[in-house]
Amino acid sequence: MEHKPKLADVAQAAGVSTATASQVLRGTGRISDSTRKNVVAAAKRLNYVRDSRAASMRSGENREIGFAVLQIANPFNAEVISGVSDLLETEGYLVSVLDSRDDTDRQRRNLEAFIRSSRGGLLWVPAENTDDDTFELLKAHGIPTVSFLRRSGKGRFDHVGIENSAATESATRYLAELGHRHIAYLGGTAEFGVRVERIEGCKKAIAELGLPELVVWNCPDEKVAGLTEISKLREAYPKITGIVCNGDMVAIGACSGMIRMGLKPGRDISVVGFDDVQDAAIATPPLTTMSVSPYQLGRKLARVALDRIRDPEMPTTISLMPAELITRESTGPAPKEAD
Amino acid sequence: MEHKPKLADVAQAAGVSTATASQVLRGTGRISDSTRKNVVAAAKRLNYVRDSRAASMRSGENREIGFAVLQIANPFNAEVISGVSDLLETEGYLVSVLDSRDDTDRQRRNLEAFIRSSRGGLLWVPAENTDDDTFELLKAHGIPTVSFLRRSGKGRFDHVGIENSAATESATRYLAELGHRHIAYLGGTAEFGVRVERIEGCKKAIAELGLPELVVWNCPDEKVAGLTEISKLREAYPKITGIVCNGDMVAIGACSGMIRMGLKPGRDISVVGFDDVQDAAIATPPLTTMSVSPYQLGRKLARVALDRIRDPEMPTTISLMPAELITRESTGPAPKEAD
DNA sequence: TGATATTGGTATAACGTTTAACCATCCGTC
DNA sequence: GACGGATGGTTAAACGTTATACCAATATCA
Repeated sequence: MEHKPKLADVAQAAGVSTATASQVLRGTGRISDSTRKNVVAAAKRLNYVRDSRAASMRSGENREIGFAVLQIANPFNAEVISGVSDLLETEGYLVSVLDSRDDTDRQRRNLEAFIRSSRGGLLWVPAENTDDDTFELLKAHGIPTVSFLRRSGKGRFDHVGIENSAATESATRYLAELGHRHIAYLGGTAEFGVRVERIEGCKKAIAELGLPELVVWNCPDEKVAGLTEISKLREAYPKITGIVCNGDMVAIGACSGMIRMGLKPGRDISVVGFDDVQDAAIATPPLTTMSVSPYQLGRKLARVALDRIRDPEMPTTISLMPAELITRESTGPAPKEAD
Repeated sequence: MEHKPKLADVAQAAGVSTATASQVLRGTGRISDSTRKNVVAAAKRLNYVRDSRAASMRSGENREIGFAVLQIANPFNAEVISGVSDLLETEGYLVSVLDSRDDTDRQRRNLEAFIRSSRGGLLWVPAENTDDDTFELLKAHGIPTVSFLRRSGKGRFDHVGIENSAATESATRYLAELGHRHIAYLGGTAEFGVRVERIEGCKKAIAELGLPELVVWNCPDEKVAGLTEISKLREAYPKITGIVCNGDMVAIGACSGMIRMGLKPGRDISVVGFDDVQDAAIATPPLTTMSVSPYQLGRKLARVALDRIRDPEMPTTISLMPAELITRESTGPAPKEAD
């Protein structure tokens, strides 16, 4: 009770060698039924649990995998995490989440701790401005790694992401069909990764449709920011009637801001979000958004990781999931106004 | 490059024994400056990182600590996590988060994995209906544990929580001062822990003020639930004009629901939330709520854990943080109506 | 000058598993 | 009654660190 029981204690209690005890507990080797039962009983009686550090050191197997995200608070991430752990847990893995807060130092610390403990695998949303060393470090230590959402590292790792460009392109076309001509992209600040791809998609549609140039408005992808920035955007570009947002949070914030300004989302200005988080459906007004099923995205991510772990020699893969337009009430026909 | 470098490789490259290399890298022992530099250089050159499994096995020290929460998506938790990791990271600890989703099986798996890896410590929000065995298991294996928010386990562990009863008592008194006489408690379903304490606080105030009996209305602590349940509550108890909520989420949902019903929060019905999450301030209307500074709560939690790790023999402590009433616009004078 | 610190370092035994290699039995068979 | 093959188990060497104990030098001191 006092002293933490080890395998040797179990073995002794069952009157066998530690090797036998180990084999019983792992279900390997040729052991008679009677001793098998003895050992199991002894283990239970002593409340034995195997020390995974020792086990993984000797066997080279580690069934803990980590998920390094930019911010744990993000509800989108939360749903991805559900998908990831649901799938991995059925395979006997344990998922632990690390929060890098999009800070490279913090991220570096996290990842080094990862390497130190030789975890089984890593799911990773690389922080902004992650330097090449960091990718190299992971690669050199042979940790099975899958990058998520943000693709970088020169194809060193498997990747799971979203078809961002195609998504915003269709969102923009949808706005155009509703008659909107002056369109803005609202939210985010990063000059690489997801956001760039999304902006690209908007620009592509706009170019092909011959609409006026896309207005890009930077701000954090949060409700508060959306709330305050929408009025500034309105002031600077009064002609804008259609907005594609970098995420649902900023979109919801923008809608709230418009209401405070006496405008009606979906009538005066149409807003399209991105992610389809749970709040999107119950926001006022319910948000039109690009849905990517974060839960399914998480499952896919987990599956790719498992494949990589099982066959480390396999060439790296890229999996992009499509996003689907969900129309709700934050979009509507463009107001008839002198253009 | 190919083979993962170990301490022995570093030692060989520097022309010293592994013992010396270890001492240099850990900054212990008496080593001359020249060899010290050699070893450090060799380590850097080989891209060496220590295997923490081996290290922690031998030394008995493990600077990874885990935080097991009920749901990672909860924004309240996210802020707590920030506080926890900010403090622990300065002490060289790594924080990883486990999501039990309030499911005892999942929780059990998580905790067993914890024991297996002999982590440095555990911060733990026990899932509903956690059985005594689980507490005993942790205790028996001597993992430094601090329970958070939900106090249970017969005082086996240190605890950090909120002065729930005092908080809801003052919220109730505040409503009473505004003239509300028929008061309800909305949200949550658990029959133990936090919620029970909060309900107790309301009842205490009501008893002392001689108001009509508290109406307790169960539902999940989520926006959607608040949105739908508020109309049912209104129908069942039309006299209710003051509501104390189990959390901000259900409170915000309830406000949205009222607006949809054509009622005005703060005029027709007053709503008090709990937690003061970031959304509370920017909700429509901005939410009156009990604020507990989740970030500071997280720091406190971390500090208690550190104390416990440093002195395992210390008697267990209980730390309760006060909650402060933040008045915004979801509360107001009771409507003048025939009672 | 001999006794005694001090400095700088090494050899080796842990930590708790897993696993490859080995060794007794016993059983049937020719 | 020697031989091959199951059957059921054990021995001992890893895995990569750290800590204890020890050992050579060299420096210090009375």
